[in-house]
Amino acid sequence: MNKPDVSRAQEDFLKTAYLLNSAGKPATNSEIAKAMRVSPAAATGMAKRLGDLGLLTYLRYQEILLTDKGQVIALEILRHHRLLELFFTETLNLPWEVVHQIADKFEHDLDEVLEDAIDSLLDSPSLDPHGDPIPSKSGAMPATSTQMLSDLPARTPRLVTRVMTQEEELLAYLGRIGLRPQARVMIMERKPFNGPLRLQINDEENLIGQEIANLIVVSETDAE
Amino acid sequence: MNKPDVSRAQEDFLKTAYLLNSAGKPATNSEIAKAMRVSPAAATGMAKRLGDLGLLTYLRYQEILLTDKGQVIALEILRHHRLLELFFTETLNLPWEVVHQIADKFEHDLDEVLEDAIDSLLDSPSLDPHGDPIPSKSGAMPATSTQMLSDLPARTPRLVTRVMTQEEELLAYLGRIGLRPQARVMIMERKPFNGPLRLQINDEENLIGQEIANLIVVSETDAE
DNA sequence: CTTGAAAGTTAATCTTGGTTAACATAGACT
DNA sequence: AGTCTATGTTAACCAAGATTAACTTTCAAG
Repeated sequence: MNKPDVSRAQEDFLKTAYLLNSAGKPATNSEIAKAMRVSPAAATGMAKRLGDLGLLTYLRYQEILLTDKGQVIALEILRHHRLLELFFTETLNLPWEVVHQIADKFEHDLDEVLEDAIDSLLDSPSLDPHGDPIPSKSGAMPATSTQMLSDLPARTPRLVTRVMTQEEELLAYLGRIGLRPQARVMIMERKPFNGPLRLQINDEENLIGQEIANLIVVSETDAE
Repeated sequence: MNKPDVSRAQEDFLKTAYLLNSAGKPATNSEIAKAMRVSPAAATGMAKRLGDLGLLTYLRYQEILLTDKGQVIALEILRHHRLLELFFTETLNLPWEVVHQIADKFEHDLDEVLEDAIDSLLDSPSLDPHGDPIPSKSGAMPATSTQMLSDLPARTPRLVTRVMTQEEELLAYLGRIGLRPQARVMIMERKPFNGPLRLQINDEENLIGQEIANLIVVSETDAE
């Protein structure tokens, strides 16, 4: 395999497009520009460059689609990112709300020797500290539950499997109330009109809003 | 303290100038260009930019001198570099010949949270895996021995304290023959005309050339 | 089927950090 | 002092990645 030799900005663009897709949104110019915090014009320019490199298909005014080659790179970066997040929480006990930003920088420089060493130290993990799946080295994405806490019927015990936000403040709060992967959760009561949920988290009760419940993924079957 | 906000290339330049100085060489344009693997013209351009930022004093045709502000940055990068080298050897058992290149990339992105976490995990270390001193957070450089193995009289037992090369092949070889920090060494015989040294390393005997002996720093007093 | 707002593109421009080629200077050697 | 060679500088250029401002396209809604 020849090394594609892609810049950081290019890697970030591919990663962003991939993440938008996997969140169910189309990878449009403006969404990418917003996510990358650059001007739409910059996103257009980058899309053209990456199109020329054969990493995505760019047609004016159309949704951006990663090619296979582009997706391979996106997955590699995502693997780096999530491996690093886990590595830093495991080895340094860093709280989960800080590792994301760190990994965003390091992910571009993780060479294969280091990647493999981390992978083997952590026993080829498939989930990062937020429960996000870590692509395998060959690019396979582990399956994850699609059951959102917000859609869960009351009185149904489940395990939290994933927390889909990277907002520092929010993650810190969720950590404080125990809402993190492996926590046992059960909705006790659901207030009408999309009101707050009375929630049992492990053995404590708490109240959370719909917004937050919509970020929490739970196991598809009962907690064992 | 306001964040100086220096680019990677700028950080690399400052680090390179600092390292040349601490190796006893003047930080000349060509030495820097050679060390950074860029053209002399690029080094001139960078020197001008850094001069404008007040990080070094640049006078045409003259040796480059770091200002205090420039030195602070160089030391910070060096601290990052050496902490990372140690961190990766300690946590991942990576061999000492691979961590240098990895640290060269990560050193620019090591933020304070991570730096402090690594520092405390490693118990505020003062030496990296090669025996190179790690500047303290305040910028103090630990004292090191200046006794080179090549200058050591025969039959004088010492400890290796530092190995001053980053060449991968050479480091791998030195590791194989046990010539690494903490090894006990004693010169058994010194062949005339700068010939090879017959050397006792821990309990094995070996032969090394002057070139290599000149890279090995040993303790200033006898091994305890 | 027109139209206007939202989304996307283009053009002109900037900075950074490189390159090569040509020129300038310092300093050592006769 | 004059001259040669190392070293250093300048000039012209380039590509990446960004910006803002102006223009174009799409598409939903009347």
